[in-house]
Amino acid sequence: MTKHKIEIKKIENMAARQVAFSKRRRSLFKKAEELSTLCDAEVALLVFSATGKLFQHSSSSVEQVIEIHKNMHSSIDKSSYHPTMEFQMRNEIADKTGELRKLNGEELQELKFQELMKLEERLLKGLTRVLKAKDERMANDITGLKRKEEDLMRENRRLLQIADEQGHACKLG
Amino acid sequence: MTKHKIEIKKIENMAARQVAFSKRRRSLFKKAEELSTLCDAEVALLVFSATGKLFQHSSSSVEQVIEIHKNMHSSIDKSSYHPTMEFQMRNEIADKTGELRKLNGEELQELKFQELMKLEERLLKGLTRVLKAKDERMANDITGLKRKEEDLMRENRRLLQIADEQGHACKLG
DNA sequence: TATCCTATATTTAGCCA
DNA sequence: TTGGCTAAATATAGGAT
Repeated sequence: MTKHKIEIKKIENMAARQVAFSKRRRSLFKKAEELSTLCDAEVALLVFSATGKLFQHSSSSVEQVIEIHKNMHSSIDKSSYHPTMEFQMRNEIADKTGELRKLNGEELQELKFQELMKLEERLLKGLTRVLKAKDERMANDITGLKRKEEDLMRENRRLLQIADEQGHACKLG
Repeated sequence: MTKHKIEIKKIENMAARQVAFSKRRRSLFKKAEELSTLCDAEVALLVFSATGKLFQHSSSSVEQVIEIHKNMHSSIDKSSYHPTMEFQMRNEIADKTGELRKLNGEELQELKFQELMKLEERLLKGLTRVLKAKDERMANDITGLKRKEEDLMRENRRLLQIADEQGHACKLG
């Protein structure tokens, strides 16, 4: 897009691709940041290079997403929408109307709601843990496989040399 | 950055901010797409406007987190603890006491609550996409490395056999 | 609101260090 | 791998519609 116009398709030359990736990634993050600042927007941008490396920027990283989620729940707790609030209001109604307040289906629902909240929190926590564990295992697999690959290549070179030497030794002997 | 250079800080004029958001968002997505195509990278981009609308692009998708999330929320929605319930109760109190009901902090909270619910959903959706993309990338890496490993082992066996045969041929010849 | 215009600002492909 | 450089390609602010 500059000295010459280019076609938007995979850059075949690897070195050129790397350079373009590096340069364009930076600009993209810059633009993302600008959009976020200028327009008061939340932007989450994740870029995985072809080699798997992650670059990320955001007004909300993955961790922050989880943070927001947690904060949301604390906000709910602090807000007037806490389940116990409804109980207080029911009492208020009962007082004002002289009605006798009795335990009913809603109170069971109350437990159900709190349980659901806790369940949700547990699920998300568990999910996070599971995802992290999976991530670690995969990362380990990759590391292990890369090491294996290196070992095999080394062994490979060694064998090639041996075969070569034996060939020569045979002719000479 | 054009007719005049501008400072990168929140655009105060709301209309101008909206326009800038719309224009810049498009360009950002375009650039993201270009990076992805040119450099064979995975890009996940989430943009939330100040009004909460989500725009997103990413190289992949699927829903696990969001499923759990949805299931949870549908349970909550079915319960009697939906936020609007409190509104009904406030009205009930007002009726019974003859008090005049007026919009207050809690009602603003109600809006905030609903916004938070939506925000949560959007964030989780984004999170899911992002995690999926990373997962796929790593899975691909592992598959590729395993294939490489197999190739190397095959080559290894071949070389070992060659070395062996040369050894024998040498002694016999 | 969204698009079009256009003068400038910014990005960037291809080189070279 | 970075990091300039430079000319051309794009993006874009402000305005008009």
